[in-house]
Amino acid sequence: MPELPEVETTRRGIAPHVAGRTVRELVVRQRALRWPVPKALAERLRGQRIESVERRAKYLLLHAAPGAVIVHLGMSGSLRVLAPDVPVRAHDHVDLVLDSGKLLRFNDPRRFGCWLWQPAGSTHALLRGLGPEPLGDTFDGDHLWQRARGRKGPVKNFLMDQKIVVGVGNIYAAEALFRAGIAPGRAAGRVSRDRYVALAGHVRAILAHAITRGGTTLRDFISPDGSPGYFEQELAVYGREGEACRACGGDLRSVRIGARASVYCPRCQR
DNA sequence: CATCGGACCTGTTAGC
DNA sequence: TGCTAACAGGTCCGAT
Repeated sequence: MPELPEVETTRRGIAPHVAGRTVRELVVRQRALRWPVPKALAERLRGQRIESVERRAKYLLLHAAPGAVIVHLGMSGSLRVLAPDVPVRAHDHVDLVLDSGKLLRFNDPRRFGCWLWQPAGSTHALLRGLGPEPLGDTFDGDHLWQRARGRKGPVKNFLMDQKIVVGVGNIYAAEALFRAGIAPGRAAGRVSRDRYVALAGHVRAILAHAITRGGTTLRDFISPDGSPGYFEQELAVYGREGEACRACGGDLRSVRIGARASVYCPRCQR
Protein backbone atom coordinates (compact mmCIF):
# COMPACT_ATOMS: atom_id res chain seq x y z
CA MET A 1 0.00 0.00 0.00
CA PRO A 2 2.07 2.80 1.23
CA GLU A 3 4.44 4.65 -0.97
CA LEU A 4 5.58 8.16 -0.14
CA PRO A 5 2.23 9.93 -0.67
CA GLU A 6 0.42 7.47 1.59
CA VAL A 7 3.06 7.80 4.31
CA GLU A 8 2.96 11.59 4.05
CA THR A 9 -0.83 11.52 4.18
CA THR A 10 -0.53 9.44 7.32
CA ARG A 11 2.00 11.84 8.83
CA ARG A 12 -0.23 14.83 8.22
CA GLY A 13 -3.19 12.97 9.63
CA ILE A 14 -1.58 11.89 12.88
CA ALA A 15 0.72 14.83 13.62
CA PRO A 16 -1.96 17.17 15.04
CA HIS A 17 -3.10 14.42 17.41
CA VAL A 18 0.33 13.17 18.42
CA ALA A 19 2.76 16.09 18.46
CA GLY A 20 2.81 17.76 21.87
CA ARG A 21 1.08 14.86 23.58
CA THR A 22 2.55 12.68 26.27
CA VAL A 23 2.62 8.89 26.05
CA ARG A 24 0.58 7.14 28.71
CA GLU A 25 1.57 3.71 27.56
CA LEU A 26 2.45 1.56 24.60
CA VAL A 27 0.38 -1.58 24.16
CA VAL A 28 2.00 -4.25 21.99
CA ARG A 29 -0.31 -7.16 21.14
CA GLN A 30 1.86 -8.67 18.43
CA ARG A 31 5.60 -8.27 18.77
CA ALA A 32 6.53 -10.24 15.63
CA LEU A 33 6.53 -7.58 12.94
CA ARG A 34 9.21 -7.29 10.25
CA TRP A 35 11.60 -7.13 13.19
CA PRO A 36 10.54 -7.81 16.77
CA VAL A 37 9.19 -4.73 18.53
CA PRO A 38 11.86 -4.09 21.21
CA LYS A 39 10.72 -5.18 24.65
CA ALA A 40 12.13 -1.97 26.09
CA LEU A 41 10.14 0.27 23.75
CA ALA A 42 7.17 0.68 26.09
CA GLU A 43 9.42 1.60 29.00
CA ARG A 44 11.36 4.09 26.89
CA LEU A 45 8.18 5.85 25.80
CA ARG A 46 6.14 5.94 28.95
CA GLY A 47 5.75 9.51 30.13
CA GLN A 48 7.63 10.94 27.17
CA ARG A 49 6.31 13.90 25.24
CA ILE A 50 6.22 13.41 21.46
CA GLU A 51 7.73 16.61 20.14
CA SER A 52 7.22 16.15 16.42
CA VAL A 53 6.26 13.67 13.72
CA GLU A 54 8.68 13.54 10.81
CA ARG A 55 8.79 11.53 7.62
CA ARG A 56 12.02 10.29 6.07
CA ALA A 57 11.54 8.16 2.96
CA LYS A 58 8.66 5.85 3.90
CA TYR A 59 9.56 5.91 7.58
CA LEU A 60 7.68 7.90 10.20
CA LEU A 61 9.69 9.23 13.13
CA LEU A 62 7.96 10.11 16.37
CA HIS A 63 10.53 12.29 18.12
CA ALA A 64 10.84 12.45 21.88
CA ALA A 65 13.72 13.77 24.01
CA PRO A 66 15.55 10.45 24.52
CA GLY A 67 15.03 9.23 20.97
CA ALA A 68 12.55 8.49 18.25
CA VAL A 69 10.15 5.71 17.41
CA ILE A 70 10.65 4.55 13.84
CA VAL A 71 7.46 3.28 12.26
CA HIS A 72 7.24 1.71 8.80
CA LEU A 73 3.89 0.70 7.33
CA GLY A 74 5.34 -2.12 5.24
CA MET A 75 2.96 -3.23 2.54
CA SER A 76 -0.28 -3.35 4.45
CA GLY A 77 0.10 -1.17 7.53
CA SER A 78 -2.01 1.79 8.57
CA LEU A 79 -2.19 4.14 11.53
CA ARG A 80 -5.41 5.58 12.85
CA VAL A 81 -6.25 8.00 15.61
CA LEU A 82 -9.06 6.48 17.63
CA ALA A 83 -11.02 6.85 20.83
CA PRO A 84 -9.89 4.35 23.47
CA ASP A 85 -13.18 2.45 23.46
CA VAL A 86 -12.99 1.43 19.80
CA PRO A 87 -12.89 -2.38 19.81
CA VAL A 88 -9.64 -4.05 18.83
CA ARG A 89 -9.83 -5.78 15.47
CA ALA A 90 -7.73 -8.41 13.79
CA HIS A 91 -4.16 -7.26 13.13
CA ASP A 92 -4.34 -4.29 15.50
CA HIS A 93 -0.80 -4.92 16.72
CA VAL A 94 0.21 -1.74 18.56
CA ASP A 95 -1.52 1.11 20.42
CA LEU A 96 0.23 4.30 21.45
CA VAL A 97 -2.00 5.64 24.21
CA LEU A 98 -1.84 9.40 24.61
CA ASP A 99 -2.67 11.77 27.45
CA SER A 100 -5.37 13.32 25.27
CA GLY A 101 -7.38 10.19 25.84
CA LYS A 102 -6.97 9.15 22.22
CA LEU A 103 -4.71 6.48 20.90
CA LEU A 104 -2.69 5.86 17.78
CA ARG A 105 -3.50 2.33 16.56
CA PHE A 106 -1.29 0.37 14.17
CA ASN A 107 -2.96 -2.29 12.03
CA ASP A 108 -0.89 -4.43 9.67
CA PRO A 109 -2.26 -7.73 8.29
CA ARG A 110 0.95 -8.80 6.60
CA ARG A 111 3.23 -7.66 9.41
CA PHE A 112 5.86 -6.25 7.09
CA GLY A 113 5.85 -3.01 9.05
CA CYS A 114 8.01 -2.17 12.05
CA TRP A 115 8.16 -0.23 15.32
CA LEU A 116 11.75 0.39 16.34
CA TRP A 117 13.72 2.72 18.58
CA GLN A 118 16.42 5.19 17.62
CA PRO A 119 18.33 6.76 20.51
CA ALA A 120 18.76 10.54 20.29
CA GLY A 121 21.93 11.54 18.51
CA SER A 122 22.20 8.37 16.47
CA THR A 123 20.94 7.30 13.08
CA HIS A 124 19.35 3.90 12.80
CA ALA A 125 20.95 1.58 10.26
CA LEU A 126 17.69 1.55 8.30
CA LEU A 127 17.94 5.28 7.71
CA ARG A 128 21.57 5.31 6.65
CA GLY A 129 22.41 5.33 2.99
CA LEU A 130 18.99 6.48 1.87
CA GLY A 131 18.85 8.60 -1.28
CA PRO A 132 17.44 12.12 -1.43
CA GLU A 133 13.82 13.00 -0.87
CA PRO A 134 12.10 13.29 -4.26
CA LEU A 135 10.35 16.49 -3.16
CA GLY A 136 13.54 17.99 -1.74
CA ASP A 137 16.11 20.34 -3.24
CA THR A 138 18.82 17.83 -4.07
CA PHE A 139 16.72 15.60 -6.28
CA ASP A 140 16.72 16.36 -9.99
CA GLY A 141 17.37 14.86 -13.40
CA ASP A 142 21.11 15.35 -13.15
CA HIS A 143 21.19 13.34 -9.95
CA LEU A 144 19.37 10.46 -11.63
CA TRP A 145 21.54 10.64 -14.72
CA GLN A 146 24.78 10.69 -12.72
CA ARG A 147 23.75 7.75 -10.57
CA ALA A 148 22.64 5.77 -13.61
CA ARG A 149 26.09 5.76 -15.22
CA GLY A 150 27.08 2.18 -15.93
CA ARG A 151 23.90 0.63 -14.63
CA LYS A 152 22.53 -2.11 -16.80
CA GLY A 153 19.47 -3.03 -14.74
CA PRO A 154 15.97 -1.85 -15.71
CA VAL A 155 15.28 1.84 -15.13
CA LYS A 156 12.18 0.90 -13.16
CA ASN A 157 14.24 -0.96 -10.57
CA PHE A 158 16.70 1.92 -10.52
CA LEU A 159 13.89 4.37 -9.78
CA MET A 160 12.59 2.16 -6.98
CA ASP A 161 16.04 1.79 -5.42
CA GLN A 162 15.86 3.73 -2.14
CA LYS A 163 19.57 4.48 -2.34
CA ILE A 164 18.94 6.43 -5.54
CA VAL A 165 15.79 8.26 -4.50
CA VAL A 166 13.39 7.38 -1.70
CA GLY A 167 9.66 6.96 -1.66
CA VAL A 168 8.98 5.69 -5.16
CA GLY A 169 7.33 2.26 -5.14
CA ASN A 170 5.76 0.11 -7.81
CA ILE A 171 2.74 2.29 -8.48
CA TYR A 172 4.38 5.66 -8.82
CA ALA A 173 7.39 4.24 -10.69
CA ALA A 174 5.05 2.86 -13.34
CA GLU A 175 3.11 6.11 -13.53
CA ALA A 176 6.17 8.38 -13.70
CA LEU A 177 7.79 6.25 -16.41
CA PHE A 178 4.61 6.41 -18.44
CA ARG A 179 4.44 10.18 -18.20
CA ALA A 180 8.10 10.42 -19.17
CA GLY A 181 7.68 8.04 -22.11
CA ILE A 182 10.38 5.66 -20.88
CA ALA A 183 9.94 1.88 -21.16
CA PRO A 184 10.32 0.33 -17.69
CA GLY A 185 12.64 -2.43 -18.91
CA ARG A 186 15.16 -0.09 -20.53
CA ALA A 187 18.64 -0.22 -18.98
CA ALA A 188 19.04 2.67 -16.53
CA GLY A 189 22.38 3.61 -18.06
CA ARG A 190 20.82 3.95 -21.48
CA VAL A 191 18.38 6.73 -20.70
CA SER A 192 19.50 10.18 -21.85
CA ARG A 193 20.11 13.09 -19.55
CA ASP A 194 17.20 15.00 -21.04
CA ARG A 195 14.84 12.14 -20.41
CA TYR A 196 16.02 11.87 -16.80
CA VAL A 197 15.29 15.57 -16.38
CA ALA A 198 11.76 14.89 -17.61
CA LEU A 199 11.45 11.82 -15.41
CA ALA A 200 12.57 13.66 -12.29
CA GLY A 201 9.99 16.34 -12.99
CA HIS A 202 7.24 13.77 -13.37
CA VAL A 203 8.26 11.92 -10.20
CA ARG A 204 8.08 15.17 -8.29
CA ALA A 205 4.79 16.24 -9.84
CA ILE A 206 3.04 12.93 -9.45
CA LEU A 207 4.06 12.45 -5.82
CA ALA A 208 3.10 16.01 -4.92
CA HIS A 209 -0.23 15.66 -6.66
CA ALA A 210 -0.96 12.28 -5.10
CA ILE A 211 -0.39 13.82 -1.67
CA THR A 212 -3.03 16.44 -2.42
CA ARG A 213 -5.40 13.61 -3.29
CA GLY A 214 -4.73 11.83 -0.01
CA GLY A 215 -2.71 9.06 -1.63
CA THR A 216 -3.83 6.00 -3.53
CA THR A 217 -6.24 3.55 -1.99
CA LEU A 218 -6.01 0.18 -3.71
CA ARG A 219 -7.07 -2.32 -1.12
CA ASP A 220 -6.80 -1.30 2.45
CA PHE A 221 -5.08 2.04 2.62
CA ILE A 222 -6.95 4.46 4.82
CA SER A 223 -5.74 7.74 6.22
CA PRO A 224 -5.70 8.27 9.97
CA ASP A 225 -9.19 9.75 9.98
CA GLY A 226 -10.58 6.76 8.14
CA SER A 227 -10.98 8.30 4.70
CA PRO A 228 -9.55 6.68 1.55
CA GLY A 229 -7.16 8.22 -0.96
CA TYR A 230 -8.49 9.45 -4.26
CA PHE A 231 -5.49 9.14 -6.55
CA GLU A 232 -6.51 5.73 -7.87
CA GLN A 233 -8.88 7.34 -10.36
CA GLU A 234 -5.95 9.13 -11.94
CA LEU A 235 -3.67 6.15 -12.50
CA ALA A 236 -2.73 5.93 -16.18
CA VAL A 237 -1.09 2.51 -16.31
CA TYR A 238 -0.88 0.82 -12.91
CA GLY A 239 -3.46 -1.96 -12.70
CA ARG A 240 -4.72 -1.26 -16.24
CA GLU A 241 -3.13 -4.15 -18.13
CA GLY A 242 -5.00 -4.85 -21.39
CA GLU A 243 -6.91 -1.58 -21.22
CA ALA A 244 -6.46 1.28 -23.66
CA CYS A 245 -3.60 3.74 -23.28
CA ARG A 246 -5.07 7.12 -22.46
CA ALA A 247 -2.58 8.79 -24.78
CA CYS A 248 -2.57 6.62 -27.93
CA GLY A 249 -5.44 4.19 -27.46
CA GLY A 250 -3.20 1.14 -27.82
CA ASP A 251 -3.30 -1.84 -25.46
CA LEU A 252 -1.34 -1.52 -22.24
CA ARG A 253 0.99 -4.44 -21.63
CA SER A 254 2.31 -5.97 -18.41
CA VAL A 255 5.77 -7.44 -17.97
CA ARG A 256 7.48 -8.69 -14.86
CA ILE A 257 10.51 -6.69 -13.85
CA GLY A 258 12.28 -7.76 -10.70
CA ALA A 259 9.31 -9.97 -9.81
CA ARG A 260 6.96 -6.97 -9.91
CA ALA A 261 4.18 -6.42 -12.41
CA SER A 262 5.04 -3.47 -14.61
CA VAL A 263 2.33 -2.10 -16.85
CA TYR A 264 3.33 0.20 -19.69
CA CYS A 265 2.39 1.35 -23.17
CA PRO A 266 4.70 -0.21 -25.78
CA ARG A 267 3.91 2.59 -28.20
CA CYS A 268 4.32 5.58 -25.92
CA GLN A 269 7.20 4.24 -23.85
CA ARG A 270 10.56 3.41 -25.40
C1' DC B 1 29.47 -2.23 -6.14
C1' DA B 2 25.45 -4.02 -9.10
C1' DT B 3 22.18 -7.47 -9.63
C1' DC B 4 19.25 -11.24 -8.61
C1' DG B 5 16.35 -14.35 -5.89
C1' DG B 6 14.46 -15.57 -1.59
C1' DA B 7 12.51 -14.29 2.60
C1' DC B 8 9.14 -12.27 5.81
C1' DC B 9 3.18 -12.85 6.36
C1' DT B 10 -1.80 -12.83 5.44
C1' DG B 11 -5.79 -11.67 2.60
C1' DT B 12 -7.94 -11.42 -1.88
C1' DT B 13 -8.75 -12.95 -6.28
C1' DA B 14 -8.21 -15.66 -10.56
C1' DG B 15 -8.60 -20.04 -12.37
C1' DC B 16 -9.85 -24.74 -12.51
C1' DT C 1 -19.73 -23.26 -4.91
C1' DG C 2 -15.18 -24.77 -3.34
C1' DC C 3 -10.35 -25.53 -3.34
C1' DT C 4 -5.67 -24.05 -4.82
C1' DA C 5 -2.33 -21.10 -6.61
C1' DA C 6 -0.83 -16.80 -7.75
C1' DC C 7 -0.37 -12.30 -6.49
C1' DA C 8 -0.29 -7.95 -3.68
C1' DG C 9 1.66 -1.36 -2.61
C1' DG C 10 8.26 -2.94 0.72
C1' DT C 11 12.87 -3.85 1.32
C1' DC C 12 16.40 -6.47 3.76
C1' DC C 13 19.79 -9.95 3.20
C1' DG C 14 22.83 -13.18 1.26
C1' DA C 15 24.81 -15.20 -2.89
C1' DT C 16 26.89 -14.34 -7.30
